[in-house]
Amino acid sequence: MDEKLLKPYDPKNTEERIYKLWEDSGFFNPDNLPGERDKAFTIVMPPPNANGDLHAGHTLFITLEDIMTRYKRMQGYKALWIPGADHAGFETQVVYEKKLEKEGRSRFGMDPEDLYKEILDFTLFNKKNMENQVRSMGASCDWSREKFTLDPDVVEKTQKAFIKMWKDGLAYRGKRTINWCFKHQTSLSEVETESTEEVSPFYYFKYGPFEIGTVRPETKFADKYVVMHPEDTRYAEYTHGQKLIVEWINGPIEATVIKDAVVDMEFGTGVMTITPWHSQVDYELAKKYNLDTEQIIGWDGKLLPVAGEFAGIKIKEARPKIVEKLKEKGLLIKVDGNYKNVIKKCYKCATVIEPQIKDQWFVKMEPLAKMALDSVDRGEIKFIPDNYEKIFRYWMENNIDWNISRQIVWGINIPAWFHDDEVVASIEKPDGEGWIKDTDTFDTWFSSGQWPLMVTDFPEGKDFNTYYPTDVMETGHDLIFKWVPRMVIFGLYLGGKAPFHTVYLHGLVNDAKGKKMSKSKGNVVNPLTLTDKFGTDALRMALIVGNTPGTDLALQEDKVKAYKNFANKMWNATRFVLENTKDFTLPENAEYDEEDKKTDEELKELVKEITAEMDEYKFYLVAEKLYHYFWHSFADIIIERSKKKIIENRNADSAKALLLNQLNTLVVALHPFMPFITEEIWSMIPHHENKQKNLLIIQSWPK
RNA sequence: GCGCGGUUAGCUCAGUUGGUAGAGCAACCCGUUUACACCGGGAAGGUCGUAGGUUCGAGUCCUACACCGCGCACCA
Repeated sequence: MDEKLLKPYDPKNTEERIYKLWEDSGFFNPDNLPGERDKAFTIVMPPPNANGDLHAGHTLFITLEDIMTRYKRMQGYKALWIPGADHAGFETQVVYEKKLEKEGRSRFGMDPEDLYKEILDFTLFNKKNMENQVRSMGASCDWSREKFTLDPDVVEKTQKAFIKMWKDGLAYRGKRTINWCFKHQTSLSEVETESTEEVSPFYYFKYGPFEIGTVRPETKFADKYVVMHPEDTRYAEYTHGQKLIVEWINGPIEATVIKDAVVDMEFGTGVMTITPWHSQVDYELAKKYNLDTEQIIGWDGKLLPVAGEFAGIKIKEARPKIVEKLKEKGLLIKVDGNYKNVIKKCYKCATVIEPQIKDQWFVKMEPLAKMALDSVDRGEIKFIPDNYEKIFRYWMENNIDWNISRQIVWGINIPAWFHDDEVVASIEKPDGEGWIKDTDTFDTWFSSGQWPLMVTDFPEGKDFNTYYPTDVMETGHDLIFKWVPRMVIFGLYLGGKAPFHTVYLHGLVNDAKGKKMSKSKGNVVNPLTLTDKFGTDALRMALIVGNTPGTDLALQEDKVKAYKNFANKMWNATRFVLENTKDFTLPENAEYDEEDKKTDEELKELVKEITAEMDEYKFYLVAEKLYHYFWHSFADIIIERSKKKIIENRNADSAKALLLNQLNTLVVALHPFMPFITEEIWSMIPHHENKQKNLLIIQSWPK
């Protein structure tokens, strides 16, 4: 018997050694798997951001995907799990800008190439760190196929996809209202903003004969259109297009009356002035009536010269000053202090988003979203849990054209050129003089949306034929609208097929009290401290048992500890079995006494049950049932019963065969969940299947 | 405002097509028996958020409401 068994199970001295065994075996790569395997099973790992340490959420998704991959590998599939690393465009740039800030530097004024190089070094360093952490979680992914979102072929394919979309009329350059973050000085897509409800003072001002309401007086300098509902009897005397002179912030201006049904007669006074440059609704109106648009707030968040004496002042500081001035001029009527409105903020720095009009690249979403919806209608994509299909549909049905331009260096450059009013999407500089290169980069989701295609070597690689479409996309439920639809769209548009048939969504990993982990609250649990203390297998079990898909999880240390105890239980049970079967050779077909036969059948029944549940992605049930069976049937009943039989030498062979067979089966079935300890135990116990000893990772799932 | 999810034992959560409520942890009592005290045995603990409805029968289906969480929203 192995000496190690005499001491308690020691994850620290086991896990690294076992992982190396697996990696050296080459079995993570399906090309090296033994036996004939005609069916492929593929999972694309959501590439972790290469800009910091892994958190508990990563451990959860790695565990889930590893369970699926190991299960299918044991079932004889060409099981492929493709790892990756994400440069994470804006996210990483934000992390790096914080680092610069600490060092008293700023990205503004830096040479873009130098900045890019610095961030690249930073990212590559973190990438290595991240990969090692993924390894430590036991991920059986094929590192030989790993991709980074800035690999040259990925960059090239991303740019080519963009050019194809431009030629197909699906990507266009246009002026639209975009979400502008002053701090980061870039535009952001809808999913990169967060809306919060706040109470803001709502001001009523006298505007000529009208009374107008606003929360944003600082945008009102150039408001020269006053809008009311055509059927509002209160303002019947005013006609569309009528001009009046009104006294305003910096003196009298000429105002034009616009009558349009967008105005809600019930709201405020039923009259509003518009600021097309800084409001989507207003911009729509301006386009409709061909009105002037003028920028009031600069890209740096300060008022422009149009603001007169307020020029150069930040909007926050300008607001009270402007209100004060209007008050002095007798134009302030009243202030409502209880007005609730929704404010959009940058999801990274919480800077208030300023709508601005800007020339940007947009993806025309409607035809693409329709393709995605049709695919779901045809039943090509299933969601787990299924209520997420609704959310998916909602996003596809209420699509807004997608702004893919980012004014940051960290990302894939948009291959486009400008010449006066001309725009060309091309990697090479177009013929002729005077072309200016677009310096913007793609929204990171533009490239990661193509990820299942990229990692299977679309379009001509051999992996594409074998592994695309992939099988399961396992990811966080918050990515149901950020990432999943974009992958579906690109998969259908470029690859001709939906990129996966099943979307499995996991919930958030929260702290022990169920509160969201965040650095500012200081309740972040580092998974590495837990694995260090209790072992990786224990943490994996704690994250899986009872954790239904789509539901958030409260991570309690006690739970992890419980599965550490379980690992030790397995260890000690193994010791008992080995000690009591030293002089025993396990026959191919064991002969059981009646009692043991019944027990043998019970386990077979359980295996049948859990196999069905594995196929339904109910890992939370399987893990719990195996835990329960191992502890309360195998250890508590079967082992205890065997003691008597062995001592009394009554049906001892039956008992010994049962011990070995049950332990074998349980170790195999538990392997996807607790890969390290099961592999270690497997190496120490005798088994009759596969006479030549081999690693547990490639053993067959019990039938 | 709209949408989604949740509300089951002290805590964290399961509960598959409606048929007498489950697990783990914690707490309690007893126990050092040839694996294991990171253990064993035992007992305790819930009118399943509220109110209606369908049904022979509802934690499970329907309706309304309450509270918690999350997402979405261009009413100035």
